[in-house]
Amino acid sequence: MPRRLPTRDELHIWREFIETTEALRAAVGARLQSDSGLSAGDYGVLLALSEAPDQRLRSSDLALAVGWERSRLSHHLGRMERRGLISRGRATDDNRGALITLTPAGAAAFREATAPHLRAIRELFVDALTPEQLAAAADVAGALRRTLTS
Amino acid sequence: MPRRLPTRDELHIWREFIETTEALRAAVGARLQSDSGLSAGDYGVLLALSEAPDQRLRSSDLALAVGWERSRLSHHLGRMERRGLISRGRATDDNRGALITLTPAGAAAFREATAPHLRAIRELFVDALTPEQLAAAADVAGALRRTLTS
DNA sequence: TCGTACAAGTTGACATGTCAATCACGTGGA
DNA sequence: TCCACGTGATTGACATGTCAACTTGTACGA
Repeated sequence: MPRRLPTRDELHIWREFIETTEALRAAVGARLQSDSGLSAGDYGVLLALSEAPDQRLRSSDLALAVGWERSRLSHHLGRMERRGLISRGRATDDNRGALITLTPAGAAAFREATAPHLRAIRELFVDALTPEQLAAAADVAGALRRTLTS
Repeated sequence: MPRRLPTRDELHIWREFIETTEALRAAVGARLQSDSGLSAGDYGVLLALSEAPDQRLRSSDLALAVGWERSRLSHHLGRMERRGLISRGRATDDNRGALITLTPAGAAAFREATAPHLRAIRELFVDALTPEQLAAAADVAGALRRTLTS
């Protein structure tokens, strides 16, 4: 039996939903960039390193933490290394491994970015929704996630 | 008075929400790409041109229709022109203007992409949600949109 | 008519992402 | 031992996005 196609209303909700979430991501990213000079990707990497013991991680563990493919991470680390936010070294136990270390400059950039970033998330996301809407957003995300990972 | 920062729970919802919507966009885009060889951007441009009278639009009207900056559109049109999906000409009334026209190949690619794309939207979005969740998604998107545009 | 300001598009430089190829190292069996 | 294979990571080629500079054409007041 052929599946029914989405109705006009369903398509309209799809477009509004996907475009709004994209605009939200862009808006939070733009605030982060102008407040701190960091991109959302930079922030995620710095956050993962900040929480790691000794503020250092194997490259593949870092990829796991931020949910990126290794190739993407490698390119991004190259850019962050050029800007002095992280440094790369060799793993002691496995010579293939790259140990990524948070530099003092990277730690400082992360420290200064955090509060404004959390404020932006509150203003543009949390405060934009009622408690019921926030719970609904979590519920919707959970349902979508389950379909995506099944 | 300083604003309160998001709670741990609120931050968790933020991450889950923003990452899931990103994964959803990526999944629908990947299906479109493998089904038809078109990117989401290509599809949006072809859709707007398909609905235009004579299947042609001024570049700035097209930018309005897809919601892109002119620069982004210009780069994208260059790639689509190389692939034969659209062609560029001069506007008759305003020599500054570029008239973007859907080629037969572009129209055919769009025609063949549509049904599988709508099916993907139904499977990964509409069918992933209960009717109540779908309504809640629209409600949440509306609330976020109002904050973003205010 | 001139000249200035504005509008439409394009372009170049660069950041970000994906995919496939490649390189370096570790492991396990012949 | 040694070599074929798997894993960790990097690289190159290219698609996609943003920003600022530039080109060309239009409009409008002095």
